[in-house]
Amino acid sequence: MAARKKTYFAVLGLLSWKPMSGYDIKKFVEMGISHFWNESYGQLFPTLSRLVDEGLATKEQAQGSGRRKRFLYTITDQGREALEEWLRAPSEPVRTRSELTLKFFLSCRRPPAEAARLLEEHRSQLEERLEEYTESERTLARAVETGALPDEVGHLLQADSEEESALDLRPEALMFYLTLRQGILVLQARLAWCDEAAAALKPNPSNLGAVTQ
Amino acid sequence: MAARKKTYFAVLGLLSWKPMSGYDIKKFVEMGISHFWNESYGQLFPTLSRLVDEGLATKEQAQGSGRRKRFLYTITDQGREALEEWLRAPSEPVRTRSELTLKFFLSCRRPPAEAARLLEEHRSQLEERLEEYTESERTLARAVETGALPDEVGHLLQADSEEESALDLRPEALMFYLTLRQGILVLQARLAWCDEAAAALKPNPSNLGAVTQ
DNA sequence: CTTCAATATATCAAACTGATATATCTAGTG
DNA sequence: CACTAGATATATCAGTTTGATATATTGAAG
Repeated sequence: MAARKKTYFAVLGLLSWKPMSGYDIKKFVEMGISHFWNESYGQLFPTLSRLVDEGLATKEQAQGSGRRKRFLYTITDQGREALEEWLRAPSEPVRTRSELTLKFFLSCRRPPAEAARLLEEHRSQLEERLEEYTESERTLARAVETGALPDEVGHLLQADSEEESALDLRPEALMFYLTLRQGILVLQARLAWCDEAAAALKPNPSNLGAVTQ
Repeated sequence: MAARKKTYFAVLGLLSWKPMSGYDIKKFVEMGISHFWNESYGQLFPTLSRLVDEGLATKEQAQGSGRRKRFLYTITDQGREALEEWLRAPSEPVRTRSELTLKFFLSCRRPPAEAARLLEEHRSQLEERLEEYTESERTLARAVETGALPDEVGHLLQADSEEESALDLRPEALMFYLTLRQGILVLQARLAWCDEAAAALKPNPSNLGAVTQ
C-alpha cells in the first residue's frame, strides 16, 4: 500500500472553498499556492472521478467559455465531513528533495570551483523566485485590507451569479498573504545559507571561526 | 514520460564516495542527509539493478556481518562520466508539499481555534526536528576539525581494509555540516513564520501594522 | 533459550509527475 | 478575412516514487 491520499484531500479542501473544474483547480494551485503545494493533471482527473464515485463530490456539466465542455465539481455534506476528519488528523512532516543541495554535497572531493558554481546556480534560482514572491506580496498585502485578490485566483472565488453582492474575500486574502510570507521567509533562509556556505568554502579558511559560530 | 531519474543519479553520486550496499545507501541517506534528500527501498533496489545493467556500476557479493548475504555496488568509470555530466546539467528547483501549510490555508473560514491549533502542531513538529539537528550540529562542528564523523555515517566512509591509514574525512564532515546548517536555517525560518502567522491571527488585529510590515 | 533489534534484500500496490494528445474558442496580426 | 498563438478545458500514459510489508539471518539482552 502506498501513501495517504494527499491529492484526494487537497482537492476536497479546495472544493470546500468553491465548486471548481479540474482546470480551475490546477490554475488555482499553480497561481495561488505553488509555494507550498502542487498538483498535476495526471492525478487531478482520476482523483475528481474518485471523489464523485465515493460520494464526496458531485459532477455537473457547466458553461465553459464559449461552447467548450466544462465540468464543475461540488463538495457534498459527506465530503465536508471527510474533510473535517482529515483536518483534525495528524499531518506528515514535509519531505524535501533538493537536487542542488545534493549536488553540492556530492561535490565534496571535486574541484572547488564546482561547489562554488552550484551555489551560484542555487542562489540565482532562489533570487528569481524571491522576486516573483516579493511582487505578489505587495499585491496581497493590499488585498488583505481590500479583499481585492489578483484576478488569476480572484475570479475563481467570486460568486458567479450575476448581480449578487460580491463576497468579502479578505479572510482568503489573509491566508494567501500569510502562506506567501512563509515562502518568502524560507527562500530568504536558503539564500542566507548560500552566503554562509560560500563563505565557508572560500580559499582562505579564516572561516573556521565563522563555521563553529 | 515522467521525470528525471533523480534517484538514479543520487545513488550514483553516493556510490562515487564509496562502494555501498542498498542497505548502506538507505542508512546513509536516512542518518546523514535526510534534511535534503530521501530514498525508499522500493526505488533503491530496482535502481541499483539498472545501474548495473547499464554499466554504470558493478555488483559483487561481499561479507555481510555474520553469514548474511550482502551485495556491494561499485561505480565504474562510465558511471563517473555519467555522474559528471549530471552534475553539470541544470537542476530542478525544489518542490514542496506541506500538508500542514495546506490545512492552515484551508482553515480560512473555519473556527479560529483551528488555525491556531494547526500552527501549534506545525511548531511542535518543527521544534522537535530542530532539536535533533542542533544536537547533530554540535557533533559535526567538531568533526569539521577532527574528521571524526558520527559512526552511523562514518563507518560507511572509512576504508574497510584492516591496517590501512584512516581516510581524512574532514572534507566530508564539512559538507555534512554545511548542508545541516541549511536544514537548520530553513527550520528556523519556518518557526519564525509560525510566530508571524499566529500574531496575525490574534483576536485583536492590531497586527494590521505588523502584517503590512 | 527466547525475544528483540539490527542487518540485509526484495517486491507490490498505490500515489504522483511530466509530457503529450485533443479540441474549442479568443484576440491579435497581416 | 485568414491565420496563428495562446488560453480554456479534459484526458491519458509511461515512468517515477512512496510506504508497507515479506523474508531471513545474526547479535545482544534478559
